[in-house]
Amino acid sequence: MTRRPRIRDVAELAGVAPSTVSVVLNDTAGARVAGSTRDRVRAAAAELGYVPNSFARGLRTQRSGTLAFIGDVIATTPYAGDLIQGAQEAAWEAGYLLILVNTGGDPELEERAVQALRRQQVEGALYATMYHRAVTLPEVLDGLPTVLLDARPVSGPATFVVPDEQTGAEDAVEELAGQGHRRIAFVRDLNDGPAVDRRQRGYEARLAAHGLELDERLVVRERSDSAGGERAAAVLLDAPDPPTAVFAFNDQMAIGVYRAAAARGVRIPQDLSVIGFDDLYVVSSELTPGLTTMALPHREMGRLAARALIAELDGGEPAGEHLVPCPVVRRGSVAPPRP
Amino acid sequence: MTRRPRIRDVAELAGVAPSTVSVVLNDTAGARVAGSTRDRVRAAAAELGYVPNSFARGLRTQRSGTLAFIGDVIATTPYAGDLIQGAQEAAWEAGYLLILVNTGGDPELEERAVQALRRQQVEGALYATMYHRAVTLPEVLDGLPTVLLDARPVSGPATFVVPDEQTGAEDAVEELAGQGHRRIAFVRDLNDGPAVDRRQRGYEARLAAHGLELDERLVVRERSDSAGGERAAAVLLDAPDPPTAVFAFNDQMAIGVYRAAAARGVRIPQDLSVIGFDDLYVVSSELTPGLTTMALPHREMGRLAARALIAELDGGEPAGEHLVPCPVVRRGSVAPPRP
DNA sequence: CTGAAAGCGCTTACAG
DNA sequence: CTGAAAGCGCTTACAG
Repeated sequence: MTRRPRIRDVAELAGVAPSTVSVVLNDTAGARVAGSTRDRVRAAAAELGYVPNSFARGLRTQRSGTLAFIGDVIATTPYAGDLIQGAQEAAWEAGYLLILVNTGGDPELEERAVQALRRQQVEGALYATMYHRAVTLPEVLDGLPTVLLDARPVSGPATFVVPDEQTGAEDAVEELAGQGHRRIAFVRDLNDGPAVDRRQRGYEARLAAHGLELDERLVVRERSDSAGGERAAAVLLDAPDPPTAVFAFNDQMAIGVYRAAAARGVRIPQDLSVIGFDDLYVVSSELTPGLTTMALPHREMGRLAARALIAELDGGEPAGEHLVPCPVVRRGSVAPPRP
Repeated sequence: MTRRPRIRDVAELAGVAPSTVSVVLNDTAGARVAGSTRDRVRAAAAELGYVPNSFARGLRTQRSGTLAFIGDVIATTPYAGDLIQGAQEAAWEAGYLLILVNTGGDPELEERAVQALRRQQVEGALYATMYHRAVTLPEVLDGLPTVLLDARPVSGPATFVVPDEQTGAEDAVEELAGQGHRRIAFVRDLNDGPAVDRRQRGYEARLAAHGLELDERLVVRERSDSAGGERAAAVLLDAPDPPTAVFAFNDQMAIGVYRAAAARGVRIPQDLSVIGFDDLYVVSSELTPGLTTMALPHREMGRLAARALIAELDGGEPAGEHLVPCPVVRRGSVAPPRP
């Protein structure tokens, strides 16, 4: 492995000064260099396979060309890859490289990670959580431009990118009410949270828009996994006046609704329409019938967050809240109610 | 945002020379500095919140403390996150930061990405594919220490980390044969490839170890998705002498086996045992009964690859092939054959 | 036991 | 139109 060529090597080969090489290779604005000189410099650089050293440049320019992606838990959700990929793509398009750190949610590790990132002179950070929740930015991040990704600030101003949960939920209910359903249940998580709260708000808003009264018995709280969805659906289906459609907080719960229906001979979508949320691909596409659901736009959120961060670095104003639409993915679990 | 403190600021506050600060903060071996001086330096650094500038250090030491993770497609597989997380963790533990680049499999983008990474002075690279396949390392990577992750070289020597497909397949067949099954089918991908070839080899080896003859009619090639698995299982179950157990090339195909069985009133596991491969979590755990399958150790592979790379950077010999075991995850789809 | 000096590889005013 | 010089913030022989 021979030594990497330096700017001086290029300069010597081209017969110019290093500063001229710099000016040519960076297309420095306002610099007047003869075309023939430019050609010679470029040829020399190509011949040597010259790649500038970002450290030297960064030391001088005080810019690193890197952004941090700080995530709490990368692996445990199948969406993480999309969030990361979206951010990486947008960063790349703007000439930035992404440095990835996974903190596992450990504050002490997080602090050391941010310090390491500062040492690397990252210009800004994406602070991502793997599902939509409210967070408090760690103090170490003070002074570093930061955008929250799939997270919202517990308090105070911040730029953040989250799914438009409420509109998504409204659209989900519209898929059902638009087909004529009047008794539409909402199977939701036990606990409150930014996602479930807004989905419920959307559910209620859309019912109201259709002139449907909110029946508290049609809103069932359970754990947001398939077993919870199954229990919730059991309660609904065994009631005297069961719903004709179910809006499930997430796809996992929708799986449970499928199971409860199957156990009772209730057919989907003939006897019961079901719509989910998240578009957990491997699940929603493999159910029979395929699950109609609202997609969580992770890749798009990643892209948007990176772009928002870069815009701030370029001197733009912090943008506050970015809501990203959740499009419906129609498969086969919704049909008109039986007459 | 005030200016970040430099080593000179710490030196002035502590009343020493910058070089002394460097020596103290880096615990430079063989340097003799009085304990009281050390304390003063450390206190000054803490007071100012001093974080050394990696660029300046790297320029001097010719080390960056960063590694590259170059992936072809990050998002499209739910495993990618694990691969990345494992690599990131192991890198972090050794004091390295991971820079992530997603090439989408585009050679031109790949070349530019590697150049950008070289500019950033990465010390080595992890070249990852999102499923086990054979690749040719791009030329731009020449001279940069590289470890293949979930990929093997088409030819030539290289350090690479892949799942131990054959042993995994042997263990899968053992789960079935060990329960007394004699007619064990293998539902496999249409095309050859490093993964399927080795899984078939394992299947055949384990059959032989149990004194079972290979019945070519029990090996069915289909597309490796659920529809393909369903077609393959249909052929097997409708045959005059159907198998009592199916080893599916992957979990997606196993889903299809479930469907074909259900359509025929064949119960799993009472009438038919099924074992998959991959442990596509959301799928395998949500089927009824839960799918017994061989887990692909992505996180472990990521960790191992990063460690192998770092070992090489530390002067170790390139290690060649690393096979990572695929443990069985028992759920409920395997039982003894009916007497 | 501690400090002064050189130098890593660039970029950018500035001089000519 | 091009080159010489300074300096970004560190580390590391070396001198004392």
